Amino acid sequence: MSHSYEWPRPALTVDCVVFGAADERLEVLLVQRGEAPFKDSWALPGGFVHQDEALDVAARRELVEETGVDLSYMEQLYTFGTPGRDPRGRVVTVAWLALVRPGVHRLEPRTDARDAAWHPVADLPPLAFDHERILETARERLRGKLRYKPIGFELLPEVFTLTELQRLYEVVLERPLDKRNFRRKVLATKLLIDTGQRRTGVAHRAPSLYRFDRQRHAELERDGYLFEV
Amino acid sequence: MSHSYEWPRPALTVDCVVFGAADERLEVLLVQRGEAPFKDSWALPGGFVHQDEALDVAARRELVEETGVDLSYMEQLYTFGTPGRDPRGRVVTVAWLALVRPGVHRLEPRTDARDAAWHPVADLPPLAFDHERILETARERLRGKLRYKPIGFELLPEVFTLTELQRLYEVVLERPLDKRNFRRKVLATKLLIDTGQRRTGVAHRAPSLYRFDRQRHAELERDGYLFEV
DNA sequence: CCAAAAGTGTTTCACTTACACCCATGA
DNA sequence: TCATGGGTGTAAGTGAAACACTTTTGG
Repeated sequence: MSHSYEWPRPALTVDCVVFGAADERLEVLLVQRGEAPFKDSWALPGGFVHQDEALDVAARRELVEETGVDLSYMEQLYTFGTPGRDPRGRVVTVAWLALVRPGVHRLEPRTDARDAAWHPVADLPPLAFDHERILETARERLRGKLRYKPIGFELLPEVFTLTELQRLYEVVLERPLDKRNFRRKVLATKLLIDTGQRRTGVAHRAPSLYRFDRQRHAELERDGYLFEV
Repeated sequence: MSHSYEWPRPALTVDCVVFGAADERLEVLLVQRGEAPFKDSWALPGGFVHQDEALDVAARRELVEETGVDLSYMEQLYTFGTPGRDPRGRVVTVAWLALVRPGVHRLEPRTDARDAAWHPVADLPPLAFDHERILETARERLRGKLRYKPIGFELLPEVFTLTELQRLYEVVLERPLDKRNFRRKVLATKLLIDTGQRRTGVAHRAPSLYRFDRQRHAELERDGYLFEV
């Protein structure tokens, strides 16, 4: 093994697929590249891993540097390393899937990314490198995970209505859900706390506001439960 | 981004968690290290990624070099990159989960691995590096995946009995399953072909031999079906 | 004829699905 | 008073789980 240290090494990067929900659509955070290759193209935020930096730390750092967003959830997605995926040479990237709550997005492009912006996933520009493939992998993971882990809440504000939650699920799963069945099932998990508050100022009956019960979720998680919507 | 090319790069390796089933136990393939660090310790087979080598190719190559096994299934598991996980310096490893059929194991240690051997996962020696953590991640993935994807077949010979399949599920899931319910459910998937043959020479009624229908599986896969046991 | 595993159906219960109307509020 | 979404229950069907005995074969 040790002789291998002298070989040329692949470069290592991280890339983040950051999803947000707004206007009843699923959006993804992209940066416009300021340098070649793919200058002016949109790309996933990301960059090189520092020498003694954990991979998740690198992902968070690049994200803050390029966009300034504050994440509510992050998990490792997949590592992409097909030779030729970067025209500059051999670059292996560890991709991450992240979620942010609405409103928190203060977009502040800072370093080499000229611009950062939210794009609806249903209507995207061409992306740099193999980022379209990475994004597609992330969409599949999100769809799958949403069905058996309660991560949908990480895309909503701290308090939300049941209808907002249902809309989110419909957007991600790309199919309509029955209102009564959805409410029954999601309330049956006992993962929602009724805040007792209602959202006023709407031109219809004021809906109840709920909060996700992180503590109960942590307890259930220990025993290995299933969520299922 | 481009300035990053001058920075010191983390080294990149692959490691394989190879599961096999034998004697109604789940086993994992380990190699005994011939060099420091962790000389004489058991470790997952793996090694450095070559400059223009795809990650899965690297994983397969290391596996053949160190053990000579022939895989029936392989998927990317997770990428581990915590600083300090390798005492020699910064090493990031892309871990793979692989399955092999019984009997195919011609173990032939060839390069720097002094010895390769199967170990029951229920009774393992201490492992080098963070390989215990990697192995635990692989066990969880295998358990989860077995329940909704038909990968159990990749741990059995080409033809097998329903009881053998059930025992395998019981070993991996670590719980007993009801015989009648199991048979009904697994046959309902239409993923098994009755070969018409029976296993003779056993001291009880000769059991039917089945074969996994890869073609039908591929068809169902396209529509996105679920397996569930 | 004995031991050992193969093979086979039915009932019960829980959960999922489909479905339609009245209520509260602001404009 | 109208438009808009909030909120609620029941019946039918499907799928999961529990459960025991007969059959075949080799020794």
